[in-house]
Amino acid sequence: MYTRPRSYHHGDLRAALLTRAEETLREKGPAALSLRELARDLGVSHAAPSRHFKDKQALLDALALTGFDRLATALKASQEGLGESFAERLDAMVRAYVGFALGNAVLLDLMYSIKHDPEASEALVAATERWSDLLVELIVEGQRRGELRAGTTESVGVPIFATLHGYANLAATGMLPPDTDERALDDVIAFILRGAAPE
Amino acid sequence: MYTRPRSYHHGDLRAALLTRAEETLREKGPAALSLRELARDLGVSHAAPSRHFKDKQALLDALALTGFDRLATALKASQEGLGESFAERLDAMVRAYVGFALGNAVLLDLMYSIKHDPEASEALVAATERWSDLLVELIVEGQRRGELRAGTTESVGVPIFATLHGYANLAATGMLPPDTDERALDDVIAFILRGAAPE
DNA sequence: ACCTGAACACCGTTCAAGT
DNA sequence: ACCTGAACACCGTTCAAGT
Repeated sequence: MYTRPRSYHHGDLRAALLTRAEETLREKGPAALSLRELARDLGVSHAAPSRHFKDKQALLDALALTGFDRLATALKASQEGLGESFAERLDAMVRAYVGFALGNAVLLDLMYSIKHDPEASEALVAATERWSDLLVELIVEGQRRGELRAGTTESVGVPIFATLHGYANLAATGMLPPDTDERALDDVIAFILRGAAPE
Repeated sequence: MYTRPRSYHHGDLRAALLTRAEETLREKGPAALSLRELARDLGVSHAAPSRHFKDKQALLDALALTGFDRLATALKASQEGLGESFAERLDAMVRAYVGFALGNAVLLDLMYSIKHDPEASEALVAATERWSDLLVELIVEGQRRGELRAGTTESVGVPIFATLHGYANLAATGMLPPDTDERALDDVIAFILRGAAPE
């Protein structure tokens, strides 16, 4: 029978801290995340984490960073093996984003609330851009194909992103009417293209 | 020269705690909010707040509640003295919501993140419904006037609310491109009605 | 390099006791 | 009723010291 060695974290305490921190976040919420408890869980002294993260905020930043990376990966994956139809690609991207939000509600909250902080790290800004580029590509391509109206990428993209993000956020925080189901997501996707006016 | 009496909080410590807590939230962020510091600022013992809020979460809940109340008031005010045009009313409501979000970014975050907690108080749920009713009214009226497409209130309202909330949230957390200005809000409002498809 | 153990200045919460 | 003061079990952070 294999027993994971007591020295599990040797050379990898940093990664172990991040993994455990995310579990705690998911299971017990952000308020319950304590460096000391993390250290206890991993069997190291309470001062050990400071070797890898200068303070608690640094750990949270790193956690947000992994979140943005995984979000980018998920969004990219959603576009693979698809036809060129913009409607189809948008549908896949929206579902991927909402899926990530539902599966990582607290982490997503953390990812976005970190920006409240004026001194967000460069790495974090870069990670944000990496995935928002995916949305930009989608929009430019949609315009090229004539499936999206003309206009600057920003003027077309910001409303789409707002809708996407808003729905994901509402769903993840449980603010939608309780009987909201799959159909609501279909409504949102259709809305992005044709709006709420009649016809 | 008037000197505020030392006994400022007598009979009103509860309100004083909420007021001061919101100031702290606004000025120093949610992480810096401590019951003990609040008590110090108001010149009472650190145990005094527990007379009015059973724990820290209760104070945060109460704070969120005042937030929802003020949001409802602001949204209601935005509809006063307007014509019957749905487009006009929507415009005013969106601007009011976004204005509130920008002016109360951290509080809004608090208001929505509290719902993560499964045991949100009845009062909080009621406050949420009070303002979301305003949006429902607007939508029903828009449909009656033929300015909004047919469909259940939910299927039409959820996408609109998602867009509204998403834009406000992005703007408040500084996630929009730095050069985003007033025009972006106009784009969002136009988008709600006509979508992103051509024509 | 990486970690420990003790120390410091903070927390939130509880509870007897005061007025 | 409302508040105090002490106590308890936690924090995050720092720093000399160990291997």
